[in-house]
Amino acid sequence: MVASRKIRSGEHLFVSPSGQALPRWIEAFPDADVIATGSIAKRQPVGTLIWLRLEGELPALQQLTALKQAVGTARVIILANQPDNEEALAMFSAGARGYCNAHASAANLRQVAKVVQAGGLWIGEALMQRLLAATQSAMSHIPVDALPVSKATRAAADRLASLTGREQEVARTIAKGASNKEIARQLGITERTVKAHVGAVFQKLDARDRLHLALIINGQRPI
Amino acid sequence: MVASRKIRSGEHLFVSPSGQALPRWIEAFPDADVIATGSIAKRQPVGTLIWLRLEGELPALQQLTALKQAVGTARVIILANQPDNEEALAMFSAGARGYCNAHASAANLRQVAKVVQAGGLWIGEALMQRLLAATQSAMSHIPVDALPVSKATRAAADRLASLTGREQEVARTIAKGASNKEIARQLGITERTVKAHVGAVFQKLDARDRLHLALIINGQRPI
DNA sequence: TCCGATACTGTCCTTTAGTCCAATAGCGGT
DNA sequence: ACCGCTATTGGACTAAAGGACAGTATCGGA
Repeated sequence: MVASRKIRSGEHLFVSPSGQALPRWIEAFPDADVIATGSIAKRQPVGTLIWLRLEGELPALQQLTALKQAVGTARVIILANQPDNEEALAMFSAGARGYCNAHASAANLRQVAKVVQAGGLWIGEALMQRLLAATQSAMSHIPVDALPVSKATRAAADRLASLTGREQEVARTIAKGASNKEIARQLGITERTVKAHVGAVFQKLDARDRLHLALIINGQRPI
Repeated sequence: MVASRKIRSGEHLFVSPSGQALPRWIEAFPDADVIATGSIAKRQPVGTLIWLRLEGELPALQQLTALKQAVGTARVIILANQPDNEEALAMFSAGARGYCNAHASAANLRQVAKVVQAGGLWIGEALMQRLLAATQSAMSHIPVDALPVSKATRAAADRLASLTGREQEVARTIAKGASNKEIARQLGITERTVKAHVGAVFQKLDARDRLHLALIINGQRPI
């Protein structure tokens, strides 16, 4: 059916802070579009590959989540100036489908595109080495968190599990932006009781205030 | 029909405990070889894809490590009877390049082969869902109303642009969880001035408090 | 039955946050 | 010089948040 000839005009969208593309990007995909990071207006055609260059002051995670929020389900590949394993893991946890060097060759970029378009994950050279290295060393006990599920996410999930049912309700509601009074009304309890739950949540999740809590719950802050 | 003609004879080797292949494996790769788990010849052509079916009493990890020791650097794809996320993670830690259902369709198998042969990682449906689910829940606790969200995010981006330089600084710092006092110290200004900026930001972005502002900046909240 | 975990509520109290009322000063454009 | 925008700060005030005590009630297990 539609197996070959996947790479057509308009299927690649490069997103960089400056709105400019590296020459090799264009060399790899001459018909690709290039826009600035902030200016993604509409949903992209189904099947579009979005290449996000990480640069500037904004945290990588924030750039990716903002992008994904804007483009929905489109597959995103991260172009990193200085590839970093930890960052790569975080990106995959945040839904990236690929992670590679921003200065990779055109051939390399096409290879990455091929993999991701076929539904695969491109984890980059360094991370792959790390995976393979794990084979050599510890065969007996394999640390599962050395993988595309970030430690931060795992830790957050663990701590969330340590909350009681009511505490989780309160925590999630706070993460949506609700005030104590609103929570009290929603749950049909006193504001005082809400405060009690909130205090317990702060202690358990090591958050100093509701804003930090929201960042933790929403995956913005590794605990 | 036009699927992939690049897959040639001798490039696929199925390894199963019984030495037998499922019909769909052969349907996917008619010229593939099939052998029993114990009897692997060390010399496999470069580029050979090895499909290892997990079955029997032996621990999955043990089967894979034994196989990898025998065949060296060949890429291994795991065929699991009942795909399990934890097991998948362990397999990748042990150097597997793919993990999918043993009863996947022929088309699916070819897709997996394509990805892995191109140097990618195939992490399977369930694991991919888990990754994406983590993303979704992190970005928004609201069901996937992708369309209105992206539109609203666009509006928020516009409003962000309406902030002055100092206001943007303050807004971004708040979005990271900083208190007014901390912002004042960071920017070398008075807490009173911070409050002034914060107030302006609230008005321009239509946020009622700093938590809502953080949700907006971090792309968690439409307006 | 006692105990621990959970849920709920109370009163004080301190600290932050947020919003009014202002004012001063620099900077660029007309 | 005048005007508009930006950045800065002050004082005073209300509301909310968060902590420090303390107390009651339920429910499931050891």
